[in-house]
Order: sequence, then C-alpha cells, then structure tokens
Amino acid sequence: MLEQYKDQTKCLVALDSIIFGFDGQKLRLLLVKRGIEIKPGVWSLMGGWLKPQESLDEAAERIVSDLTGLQNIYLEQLTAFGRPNRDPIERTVAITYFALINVDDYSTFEIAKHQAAWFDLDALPELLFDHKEMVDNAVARLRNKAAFHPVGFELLPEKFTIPQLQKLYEAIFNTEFDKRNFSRRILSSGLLIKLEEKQKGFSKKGAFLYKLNPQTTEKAIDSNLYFVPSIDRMV
Amino acid sequence: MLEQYKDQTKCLVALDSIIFGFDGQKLRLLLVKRGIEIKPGVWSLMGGWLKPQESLDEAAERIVSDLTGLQNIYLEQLTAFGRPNRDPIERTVAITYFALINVDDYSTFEIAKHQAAWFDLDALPELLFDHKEMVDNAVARLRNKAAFHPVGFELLPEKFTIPQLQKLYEAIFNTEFDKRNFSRRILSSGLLIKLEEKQKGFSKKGAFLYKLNPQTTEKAIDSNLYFVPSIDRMV
DNA sequence: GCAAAAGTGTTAACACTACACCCATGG
DNA sequence: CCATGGGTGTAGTGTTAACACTTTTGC
Repeated sequence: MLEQYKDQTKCLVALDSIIFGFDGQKLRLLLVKRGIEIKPGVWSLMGGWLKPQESLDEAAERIVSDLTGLQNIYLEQLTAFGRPNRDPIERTVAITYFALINVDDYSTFEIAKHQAAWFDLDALPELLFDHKEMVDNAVARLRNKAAFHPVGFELLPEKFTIPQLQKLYEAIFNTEFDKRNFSRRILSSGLLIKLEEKQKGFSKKGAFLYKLNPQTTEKAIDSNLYFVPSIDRMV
Repeated sequence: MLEQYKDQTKCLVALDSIIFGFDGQKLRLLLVKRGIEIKPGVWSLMGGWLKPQESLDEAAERIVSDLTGLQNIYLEQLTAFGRPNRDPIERTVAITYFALINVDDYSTFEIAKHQAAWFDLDALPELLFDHKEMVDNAVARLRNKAAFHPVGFELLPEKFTIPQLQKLYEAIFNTEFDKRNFSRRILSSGLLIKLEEKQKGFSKKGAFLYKLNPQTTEKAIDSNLYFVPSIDRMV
C-alpha cells in the first residue's frame, strides 16, 4: 500500500434511511426495533452496513429493499454524520438517505416481520444514537424539496385527488392552504392529468382522480418551481 | 465487540473541499498538486483523511486550514462519494465540503508553499479520481444556495460595492443582470448597510461601500429569499 | 332536506421586467 | 471636455393572496 494510505483511521460506514409515508392525514416515519444489543428495544432508523462491492446508493437501496420488500422507491442521499462517539461501540460514519413511500404499499406483513412501525412525526419515541438529529435534518430537506420540486407525489397512490394532494402538502408544511389557490397552482404546473374517474367513498360528492404526466414530470424534477402557495409561511 | 459490528467492511474516510474564490471578475477554484504517487502531477481538490478524534466538520476545517492558513471560513458539507473503486488504491468514502473564500485573503505565499493554484471554472485541468464530478456537484449547489440565501458575500472583502456584488452573482450564474433591478433587489433585502466611504481607484466616480448587517443576515441565512433577479434564467 | 366535501372566479395589492438618462471624477 | 463607470425612477405587465358561494350526493 502506498505511504499516505498507511495508518489512517478506518471507519465502519452505515447507511440510515429516513422513510416518510403519508396515511391520508399525517406524515409518518417508519422506524424499526433493531436488534442492537447495547440498547435493546430502542427504536431506530432503518440502517445497515456498506458492503465491499457496493456504492453508497446501492447499499442504501439494498437495505431499504430488504426491510420493506419495496423496489425502486424514491431515495436520495442527504448528509453524513460522523461525530467520533456517535456510535459508542465503534467509530462509524453514517450516511443518511431520505425515502418516500406510499404507506399502503408497505404491507402489514412486512411491518410485523421486521418489528417496524409507523410513527407520527410529532410523537416520535426516543431514538438510537443521533437518529433524532437525522430525522430533523430530513424533515427540513423534505420541506425545501417539496416547495420547489414535484416530490410529494411519491407518497400518494398512483391515482389521487387534489384534496388528497393538498392534505399531503399541508402535512409536510404543517400549515393550511386555501384550496382555490392550491388547486390553481398545482394544475397550472401542467404536471397532472385529469382522469374520468371519481374517487368515491370518502366524500359524498366524490373527487376527480388525477395522475402524474410522466413527460412534464421528468423536466420539472430538475427545475425550480413553486409548488405551494404562500411560500412565505413555509420557511 | 458486538456481533453485528464484526466482519463489516471498513473504509478510509476522506474529506475533499471544493474551494471557490472570486477575483473580481470570475469565479475560481482552488486546486492543489497533491503528492499522490499513483498520479503524480495531477491536480486535485484539497483533501485529507479523517482522524480518530475528529468530527467530519472538524476534519474538513483542519484540512482546509492547514492548506490555506485561513481560519473560520465558510464551510458546508455537500455529498458523500463512495463508488467501490473511485480510489483505485483502497476503498475510500469521500465527503465533500464546499468552501467560499475571498481570493485576496489567501496569500501567494501559501499558494506557492502548497503547490496550489486558482483555476477558472471553465478551464479546469484534468482532475484526480472523481473530483470533476465533485466540482460539478458543488457548482450546482452554489447556484442553488446563492439564489435563495445570502451566501455569496463570503467571497467578497468585508466592505464591498454593489457593482462588485453584481459581478460576483453574474459569475456564479454565468449571466448578466440589469443593474437597476439587481441593486433594488439586494437593497430591499435589508441585508446591507451603506457606509459613508466610497471605493476609489477602480472607477472615476467611486462606488459606495456596503457591509453586511449581521442581525438581518443571521435570520436570512435560514430563510428562502430570492437574491437574484430573473430567477427563470438561472435554473 | 341537510350535512359534508368538491369545485370554481374575481379583485386588489404587490412584484417583476424592461428600459434611459444624469452624475461624478480622473485623465 | 470627455470617457468611464455609478447611480437612480417609472410604466406596464403578470402574479399572488384573499375571499364566498354553488354543486353533488349519501344519509
């Protein structure tokens, strides 16, 4: 090995994912009871170790996939955490990922199998190590992202109504929007295609279903557009 | 050691900093000729290894500080890079940091001592490993950040003129702004304090100097405000 | 027939862009 | 006195927030 690579500290590398879901009313966070001997029974983010032949993204995907059974979910790298004793057992650098899934896609079977559970964001239990800090960081990122990019849709079913979407954005920003302004803003983005069907069962009148327009979505992903009214209230 | 920590891959952890400077006309990038035996003479970002008792931020600060002699510079964590063979010698996870310094603060003495040099962003030499990718990522981040946050000021001297600031923003976004609209936007943010003095020497008339208002700056750091006119052209 | 949610338009205030001329000074 | 860069104002346009009533239908 070359000189300057010798005697350098080596660390374990962990990938921890902050997995958001939406149940129709509130934003929720998926946590697991990891079998960490040092802190049995403490809730934790979904995490795992980097393996020799993986990239960071691949590892994060593998870990989330193993635990949820879901493929191709929205996953984005957030932040590296590396305080020397953040993990008291051994020096570990953790890289967080931010994931958005539709609550209904994640079966109760998988939940039980992995001792996982959904938590309200405002009623989180005590978390392992610095995981609370990671969650706060991810929430901030979600808000920033959702304000300018069409990202929240990952949390909804394929077909959704405008009121559902509004509820989601209200949950993300923990505020309320005027429905006339909200629907105008969303529809004028050109991202949604109105379907013939109506959602029945929830309201008496029923609401029209929409789906994402894949063409315009791709472009919009990389651009900065406002996706919420009253941006001032958001920040 | 506990069961689940055994036999996990350990990696070297590198901190690489993308250091931007501004020379009054163009955005520049500080590179060094690191004594990497495998690729002698190739330019590289300023980087170094994480040490046992440091946090990531501390390590990045130490490395930049050692190399530039500067303290308390603006430094922000960006992204972790971890492709398995990104460093062919040994598995290394690199975490990039983004730094902004005033070119004049960095003495030519330090530059010579460390075999460093400033490069125009549009005329970069070949870079080590995946450092080009890191730079592109940082440029994108700089634009995003500067569009909404009062961040570019770090690149200027403590007292600066509006035309200087405009030149900086034009360099960041690689475009031109109308000076009337630009100064209106900047001044209306309430971030600047106009000083009595004028900058002399550059123009015949001389331009008023401004400094940052520390009170309003602190608040503005965390909020989303537009700092450039014609935001559409930016994205 | 009424309760509950969906859907829809207008206005007034503000913010943005585009644009052109005068000012101060050094040489 | 003139060339160079600094500094300012306005009109027109577009965008935003605030606001209330009608529609549908299940019960």
